[in-house]
Amino acid sequence: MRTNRVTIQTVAEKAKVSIKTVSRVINKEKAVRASTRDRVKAVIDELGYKPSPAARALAGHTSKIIGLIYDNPSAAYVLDVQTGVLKSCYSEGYNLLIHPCDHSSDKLAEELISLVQKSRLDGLILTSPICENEELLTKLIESKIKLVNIGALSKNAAVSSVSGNDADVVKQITLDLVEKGHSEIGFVFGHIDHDSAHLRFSGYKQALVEKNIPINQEYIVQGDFSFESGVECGKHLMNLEKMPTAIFASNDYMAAGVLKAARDRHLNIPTDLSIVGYDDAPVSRQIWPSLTTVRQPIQQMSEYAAGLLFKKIIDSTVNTEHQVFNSELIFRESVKQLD
Amino acid sequence: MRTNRVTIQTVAEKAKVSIKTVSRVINKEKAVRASTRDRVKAVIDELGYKPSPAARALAGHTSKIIGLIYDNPSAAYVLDVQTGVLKSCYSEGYNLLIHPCDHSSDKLAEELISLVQKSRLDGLILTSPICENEELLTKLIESKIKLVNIGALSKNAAVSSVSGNDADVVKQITLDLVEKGHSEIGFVFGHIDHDSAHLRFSGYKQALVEKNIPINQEYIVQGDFSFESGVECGKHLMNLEKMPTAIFASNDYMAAGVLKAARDRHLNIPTDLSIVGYDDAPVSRQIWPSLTTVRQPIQQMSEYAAGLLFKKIIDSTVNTEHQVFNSELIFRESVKQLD
DNA sequence: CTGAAAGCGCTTACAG
DNA sequence: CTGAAAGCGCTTACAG
Repeated sequence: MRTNRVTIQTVAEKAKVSIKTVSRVINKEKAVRASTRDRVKAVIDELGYKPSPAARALAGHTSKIIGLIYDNPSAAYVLDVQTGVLKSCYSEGYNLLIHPCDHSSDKLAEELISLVQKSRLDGLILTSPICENEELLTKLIESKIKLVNIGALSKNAAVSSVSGNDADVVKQITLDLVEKGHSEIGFVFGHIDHDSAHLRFSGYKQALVEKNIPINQEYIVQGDFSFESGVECGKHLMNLEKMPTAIFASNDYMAAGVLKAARDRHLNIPTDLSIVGYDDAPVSRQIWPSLTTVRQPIQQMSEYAAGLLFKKIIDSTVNTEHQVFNSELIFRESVKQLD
Repeated sequence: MRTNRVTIQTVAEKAKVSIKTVSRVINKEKAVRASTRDRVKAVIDELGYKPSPAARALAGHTSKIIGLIYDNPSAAYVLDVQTGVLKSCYSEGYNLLIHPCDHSSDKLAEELISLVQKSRLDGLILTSPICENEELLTKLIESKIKLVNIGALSKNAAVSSVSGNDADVVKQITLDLVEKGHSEIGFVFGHIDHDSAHLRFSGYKQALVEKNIPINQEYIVQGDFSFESGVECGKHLMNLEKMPTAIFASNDYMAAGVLKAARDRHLNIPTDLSIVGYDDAPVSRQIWPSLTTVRQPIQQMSEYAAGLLFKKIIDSTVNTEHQVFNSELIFRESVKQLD
């Protein structure tokens, strides 16, 4: 295997400096004379030198690898998160290890700790509904693992996070329904392990309270973010003596399920029933009528989250930060103004 | 940073052997007495020893990391591929680096070569439509990069692959349409950079030839695998003087688009028009009527592909292999028997 | 079946 | 601003 690999040694010799100086240039350290730096850089380019990650990791006690942990039903969501995180990784010189898992496993803490130790990860990005598990967070923090949450705030002082303004935006969308004449509004609850499910419900409630509309428990149905649960919840709401005139489903899959249930009952959407979803999933545009929904800037959020993690890796005393990203309402065909 | 990390040294001392013997046990080498191996293993467990990947990579000249390269419009597909590949990685002790890219970039070869060199990847898994690019494959192979394709065979003797029986299964599904009384069958072509688009068309043709049905060029429309292209292609076919009675769309997104176009024209599906898709994407179950489609064992294929790559990494003289996986026809509501 | 020595390619900790 | 030495934790190449 003794190909003439170009190492830091080769560069040093050709640039007539010590390997330490080459190391300084690679690591963008300040204390290098500009002319020296330029010379070393030129040699690096000329030789096509790429520092060995293994050697750097071994000597520097940092792998420059982080892990992304997820267990989310939406493929589009997961891919957006990956894309955002990767973007940040590329620009900061980190590599990413993805790790899908079962958020309800009672061995998840051990699984993740073992993952971090085995692959010497510098930190972990946790997504919903994993980052909602405070007990898990505590165990990970006890194991000195650097953490950032995407999608849920933590009470743990060591955990930074990014999240959306779910409550606000659902409040807005509910107010909009009310202003369009709807007062019987069904609510399909998301999977209870997700913070966002509760936040979205709180927005719905806030809007009704503000408009002095009594909250009808019959109109609140428990789903789990799946299409199938949307169908069931939709059926249930349509079987009520007094069916709602509008239904907010806590994500687009469930909204699509409600739409399916409506179709099966030969209801016309939005004439007979208005439907609102959440997430701007591809399906929200691929069904007919297309869904009024909410778009979160998932990629940006994820990119930012990775940045927070890198900061914490470099300086573990950095302040914990909770960044909220605003979502955008997208009005499409599935909502009707009542007369 | 001098925590009392347990290293191979710690294990060796406690087990009263040399570090070389511990190394042998870790690497499952044959030449170790059973009793010695058991003793070392016990110490490893007791101490919770995990070998340093960096040290192994540096000394052993192999990173045990592979890359997964993709540029596919379907999130569900990408995630299935990741899941399958990861499964194999876990069992063989490899780590995975994901790398989304632009398959049409003319700098893709340099980008991938640079990626492999920078992260010292042991090999690459290429998915459609990247692995269709023979020029790219040649460049990668010239750079001594180990390769396996998912989704397309290569003429390059060094590239193993896994793929589906697309032509066969589309032939079957087309024959089924004919047997149900359809002879005017529209065909929505997929993105031409994908081998599968061409294979699916070839299956369609074979079926018509076998049934002595003339191929009507007007019925063949070019899409690009997107929902929007499906809508356009659907409109086009519906505007023909003699509209087809059935349409095969080369994936489910396009089939959903055709369905949307049919809705916009107030056509009833499947009464007025039968529609068939491909991929068993979630949307095929989330629209109404649900789509007759084809399911490929993506996860299994991907897991197998990773296995092929590992074999080639360990022994570069191993034979190139092309493994075909059979797909499954899924009959749902979007197809009608003509009287 | 087992081990001692050298070395993989960097960074750390000093020193100047 | 620059460098010489030691060491990170393994595997390789030998030797026995």
